[in-house]
Amino acid sequence: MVRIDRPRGTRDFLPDEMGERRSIESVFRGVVERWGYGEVKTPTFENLDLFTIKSGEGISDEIYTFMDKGERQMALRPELTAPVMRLYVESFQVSAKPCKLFYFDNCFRYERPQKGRFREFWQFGVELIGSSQPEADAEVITLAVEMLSSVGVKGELHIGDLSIIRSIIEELSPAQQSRIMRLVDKKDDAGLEYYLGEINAPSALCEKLFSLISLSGRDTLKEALKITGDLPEFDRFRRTLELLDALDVEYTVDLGIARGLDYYTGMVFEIYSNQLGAQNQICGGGSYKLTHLFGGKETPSTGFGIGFDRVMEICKPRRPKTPSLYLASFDDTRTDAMKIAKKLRKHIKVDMDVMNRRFKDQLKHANSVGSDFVLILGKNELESGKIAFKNMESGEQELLTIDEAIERVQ
RNA sequence: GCCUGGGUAGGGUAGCUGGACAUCCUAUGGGACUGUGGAUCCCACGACUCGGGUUCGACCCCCGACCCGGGCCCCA
Repeated sequence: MVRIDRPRGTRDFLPDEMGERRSIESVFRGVVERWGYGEVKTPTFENLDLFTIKSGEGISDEIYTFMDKGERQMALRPELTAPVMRLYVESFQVSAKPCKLFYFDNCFRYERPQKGRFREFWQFGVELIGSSQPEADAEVITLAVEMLSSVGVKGELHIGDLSIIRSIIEELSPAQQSRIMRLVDKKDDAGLEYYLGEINAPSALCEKLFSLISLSGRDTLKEALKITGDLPEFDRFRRTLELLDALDVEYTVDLGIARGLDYYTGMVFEIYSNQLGAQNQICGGGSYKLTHLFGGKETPSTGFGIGFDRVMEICKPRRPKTPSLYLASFDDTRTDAMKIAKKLRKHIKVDMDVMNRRFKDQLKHANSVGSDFVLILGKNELESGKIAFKNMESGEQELLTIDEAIERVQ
């Protein structure tokens, strides 16, 4: 016999865990729906080009790809922003703006599995499409924070704006810019200095760059303004922060955030949890422009993705326990018991024996699966048109009609 | 891709500087017990991750693969 295991980096979810996941999911759904977002679903696989066109080098190596029978290069989606933007271009370009969408689906990346990192993982995210206003950025960030706090997760929010650092390195090639952003993101100052020397970057640029990334604290923006001179991006960023202040959202300004995907253009943010190991980022997002790459008009958008599995690691969902009922019967009442169970199940959760167990063993089983109540249907009960209702905790038992029994557990 | 620790029934474990049938607990199914559960006892079930090598003989030693955990890189 050949034993077949789960593919590496994937998981099975058992009923208890699924219950917890569903309960968190429904809290998230409740929040985004109240904020006016509508759900979309995109295919599990797409044309590979959708992801390679602009997501950057990093993600290309970790995509699951395959050739279909028509010799097309396909890919299991590694993220959902690009697919949702593709969907937007196909279906929502002429709809009223802004277009507010959310999704909850699995993504795939070929990476080394670790705590909080899997090859199949779930993302819950939103995209607010069509607005370039700071109000849009502020709404999206606030929503992310709100979602996490709605399930009891405390995170540390870091916000940056790529256009500020970009403005001083824009004279360099895109590849050089990208490399620099990565070093900045890693906070690898030595590596950054070495690289800047290697490409012969002007010393004025280096000086500005290093003073920018060393900024922190409340006056970060004011100081940055002195270094870069006036930029239109500053106003938008400043207004975003003002709004967050007004909404009581706590944050840290961090101009060094770069993000792993290359399509972000302006505001970027990340939320970390200190309750995880190395994989401590539970949410990431920002503003970007992607639609023109998929044949649409250039459309400013802002969105984020929450690492659902990482949230599950942190929060301990408590599920409301519904009372469970077990219907016990005898050989001569089995048929009637099944009929009654079918009727009861229109209203409440009922379990019953399907192993042809003896009466005593049925009670034993009801006990071991933690039933709260047992309904007993024997010849006596059947003749009286009632059913015995036994409380498994107290051991007390009484004779009730079916309707009374339903009422008792609801 | 790199570094590091680890894999014995469904879960938890003992054993191994090489020696006969691999220990115990728990879970599950059945019985003691054909209308009343939780206890007890009995029975059944069920494992050395896989493949090579060394050896008269490998769960144990060596090599490789696979998988899991932790870290790096990257990211959610």
